[in-house]
Amino acid sequence: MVLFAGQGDARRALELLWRTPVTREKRPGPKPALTIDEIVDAAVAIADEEGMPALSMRAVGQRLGRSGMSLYTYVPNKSELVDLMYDHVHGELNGDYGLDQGWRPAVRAWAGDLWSFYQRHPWLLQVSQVRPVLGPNEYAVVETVARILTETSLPARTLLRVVGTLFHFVRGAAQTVAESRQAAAATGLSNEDWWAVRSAVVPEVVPDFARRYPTIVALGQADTFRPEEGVPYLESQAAETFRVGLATILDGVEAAMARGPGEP
Amino acid sequence: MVLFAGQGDARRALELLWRTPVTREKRPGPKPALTIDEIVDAAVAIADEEGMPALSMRAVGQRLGRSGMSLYTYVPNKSELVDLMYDHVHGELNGDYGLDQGWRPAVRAWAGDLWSFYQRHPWLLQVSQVRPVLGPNEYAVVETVARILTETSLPARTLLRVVGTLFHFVRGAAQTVAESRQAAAATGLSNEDWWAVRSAVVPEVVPDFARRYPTIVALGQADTFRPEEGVPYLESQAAETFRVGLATILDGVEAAMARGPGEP
DNA sequence: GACAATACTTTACGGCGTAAGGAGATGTCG
DNA sequence: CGACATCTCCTTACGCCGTAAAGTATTGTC
Repeated sequence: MVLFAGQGDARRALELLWRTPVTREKRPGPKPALTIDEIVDAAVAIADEEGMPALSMRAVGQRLGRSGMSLYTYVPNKSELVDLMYDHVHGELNGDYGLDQGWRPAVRAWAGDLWSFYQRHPWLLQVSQVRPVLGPNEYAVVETVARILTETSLPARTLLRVVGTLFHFVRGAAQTVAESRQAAAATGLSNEDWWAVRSAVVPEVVPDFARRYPTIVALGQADTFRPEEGVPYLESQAAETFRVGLATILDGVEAAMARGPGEP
Repeated sequence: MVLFAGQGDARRALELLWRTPVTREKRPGPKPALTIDEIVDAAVAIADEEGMPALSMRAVGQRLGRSGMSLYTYVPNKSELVDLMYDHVHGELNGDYGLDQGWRPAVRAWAGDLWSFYQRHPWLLQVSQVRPVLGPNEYAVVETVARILTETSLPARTLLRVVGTLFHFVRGAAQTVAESRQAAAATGLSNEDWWAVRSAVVPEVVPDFARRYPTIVALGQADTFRPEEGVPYLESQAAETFRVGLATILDGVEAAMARGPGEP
């Protein structure tokens, strides 16, 4: 189930995101005991530690010694809390990437930071991207990669598509790692063990496998990939896909530069 | 919330997927009134029409005139039902792509079919890929793209990474379209309207936007993109990202071919 | 001291996956 | 035929979820 950003009142949501100071002078009633930041921090902690399915209003409240319902005085609903979490953690991506060696190493560094960022906060990959949160930190990340790519002199239109492609790719590759860890945690079975069990059964259930899927079998035999020491197979493989795929895309960008501007 | 494949008994799951004939001779008790295929078809219909959140055991049962619990005599749990749905629909991707004009048009055709396939069944993008379902149709899709890419003569290891990259990219790009439709349906607000409201509010909440994000503003002004007639903005843009991104990746593959085999 | 506004609580509703147990159908045996 | 095992399918129940509604306690202004 994908979560969608920005369902509620637009102004209220944006003022929360940009922390527009709320003038709350002499008004009756008890003082708020919590701040938005405390709530967002608690929610992020839960999502980081236990994953998105464990993130419930009741759980966040409990972590703060409050009932789940009490949060509704700070945040209109859960979906907007997720928006706030989303933008908040994007503040971690504030590196500026020097262009002294050109755009390519800078893009690589940016993508690498994004890659490990998603691994630190895998729940981000379950928040839809279509309706952007429009918070300060999300904009800053786009600004950063766009500034780097300006160096390629690609036309704006193509450049924006390259930005999209990079995000799709990094998110997809990061998802493999994130989900492999989630699956292992959720099922109590490591991916290696899972694969060992399955791959032993497949030949029994499908005796003519090699005849039906000759290319898969041939590639499996010819593959020289071996995981790094101490790193689970799937994660090591995903890291290699990230490296190779990113290089492939950047090679493609160079080809587009060499071709010069034209129809995208 | 991402769904994970294959939590249950491996043999039972695989026999269901590959439809290994169950010898159910003279056994007492009433005859089953349903078949697995009927259940899978009903579940796919719900997911296609109303999206993954609407897919509940009770809903599938209701569509078949049965209680939700009755399905548990056919399928061990919901997660395995999703596996069956996943593999079943992949049977639609059975085209074979001629190589007379080389690998590049064939990959483009394959990716294009995958792209529209995901749009026909957007819920597929919410099923995790880490633990593959290992059904006949899923294998067939991998076999197809692998066979095409064999034409590039890339080493097996690199070729497999390219396959991963293509899947990441196509899934990511397709997700944009799928989620944009889901968001519009779920919120009752078109993406255009949503954007109109937000973008009007941002300058009020963030008066110094242009100073803080100069590259974004400059790119927005220089962008020549205009949506196709009658196609929503976001979808048209996503289609262009798909075209441009795929071309970029394939250019990168050609560059890797030109470089010849080496460390991936 | 009266009153209004606010923070926070408890309770409740309709959804979910599925465990448990029971009803009725259908086969094999004596 | 009757007894019994086995099967499909049903109802009920549990503990989760987001959040609506209503109640209580606290704090300010008049």
